[in-house]
Amino acid sequence: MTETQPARRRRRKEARPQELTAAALSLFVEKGFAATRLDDIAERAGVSKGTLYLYFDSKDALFKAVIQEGVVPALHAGEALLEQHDDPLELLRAILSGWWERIGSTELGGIPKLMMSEAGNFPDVAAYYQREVIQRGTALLRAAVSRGIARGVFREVDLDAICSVLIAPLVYRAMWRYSFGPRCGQEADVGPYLKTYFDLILNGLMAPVAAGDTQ
Amino acid sequence: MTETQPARRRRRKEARPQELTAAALSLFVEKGFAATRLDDIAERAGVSKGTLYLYFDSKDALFKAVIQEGVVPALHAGEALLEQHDDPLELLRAILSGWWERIGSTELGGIPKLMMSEAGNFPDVAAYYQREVIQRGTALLRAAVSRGIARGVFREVDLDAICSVLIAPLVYRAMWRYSFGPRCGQEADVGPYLKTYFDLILNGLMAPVAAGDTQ
DNA sequence: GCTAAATTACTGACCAGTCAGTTATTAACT
DNA sequence: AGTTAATAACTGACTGGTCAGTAATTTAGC
Repeated sequence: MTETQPARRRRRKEARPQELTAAALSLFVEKGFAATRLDDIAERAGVSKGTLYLYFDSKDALFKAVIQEGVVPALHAGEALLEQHDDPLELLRAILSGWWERIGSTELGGIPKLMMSEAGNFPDVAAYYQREVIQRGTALLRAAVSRGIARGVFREVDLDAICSVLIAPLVYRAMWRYSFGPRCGQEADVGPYLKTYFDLILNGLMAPVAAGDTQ
Repeated sequence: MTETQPARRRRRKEARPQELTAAALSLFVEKGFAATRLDDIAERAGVSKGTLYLYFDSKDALFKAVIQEGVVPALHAGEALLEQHDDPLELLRAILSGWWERIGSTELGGIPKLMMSEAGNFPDVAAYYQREVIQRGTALLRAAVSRGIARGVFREVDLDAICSVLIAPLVYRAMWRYSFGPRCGQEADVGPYLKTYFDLILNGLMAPVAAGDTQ
């Protein structure tokens, strides 16, 4: 009876699009775009296929919506970190562990896998993703590393290359969850992975400590 | 006229299966398994669709053949390195750069992307891949790192975790070639990436040099 | 009862898989 | 060598099922 509570099943929402894209995302990630049937998406969202077409013009349009909706709100939090941290080491840690907490470890972690699988079939969405996600994310990382080098905390490294290298193990792990992950039944032990990852990259980035340096 | 030369176009091979799996691999990687039509594979291989069924029972069987054929000969070279190098640092470099040269930078580099995309849809092939590729590859890496730790060259790290972390940037880069890579038109500049990668991980792994050590 | 939301039934294109027929290659016989 | 018979390699039109997208119909809210 209330307007906020999803009473029975029907005639209810304008939060409906989000339910549909959420259902679509999980199925696209699980089975791939082409192998996912619209009937399955509708069923998972608790509606019929026809309802999908009240909100999205086509399967392709649904794909675009899935990517855009999942991605748009994700970068702002990261970009805000630039002002919140001064120390480059803390900043880098905050960016990377923030990515894992907000994306990698959530349902959104499937988006990189999906986008990578389908980039060839959706050139325009791929262009959008590269512009709005990859480039902005890279710029963020680059700012952190660059600041660290400028202050002598990090060694001199190729900025473009290091950004890809740094994010790769996190994205790789997120993709893993949706491919081989279910096979292994091991999900709880991300801890050691992240610990080892940070241990490796931070040790790898740190400038050698000069004997008797100021701090 | 000659029997060794592929004269015109037809009626030729028992190297045919390899031509078909090669065509299938490139299309599967490019468009995904479900979105690839058997007619396209046949066309790329220069035969008709019917011919496919002379060599493979089904589209699924072709998929399995693509994975197995691409993967089987790949591990032996790596495993041979264990005896060829004694120094752990050299060994690790040889394994990782060997992976890039023999797999990552070749057509075979698409297999990880393909396998990751389709693992959910082909549980048996995924199991095979995990057993014959991932586990064997991991064991190889683990042996190298473990040797390095035992000799005090590398720091103490979680062995399982470090193997995934180490290979991730290479696999990630290989996948990139088949997804966003074509968008950027930049293929020649793998050099800086690899250089930065090795710089980071080797510095990250090295045990701190004690003052006045034997070397 | 009128409008909006949703469902159900339907259509047409697409594609994996089949098979009867065609063409190349080899073998046999003279 | 030349002719023919037998086999192997291949082709492409066809079919049956699946699924994106649409239209007709029902249900809910005012």
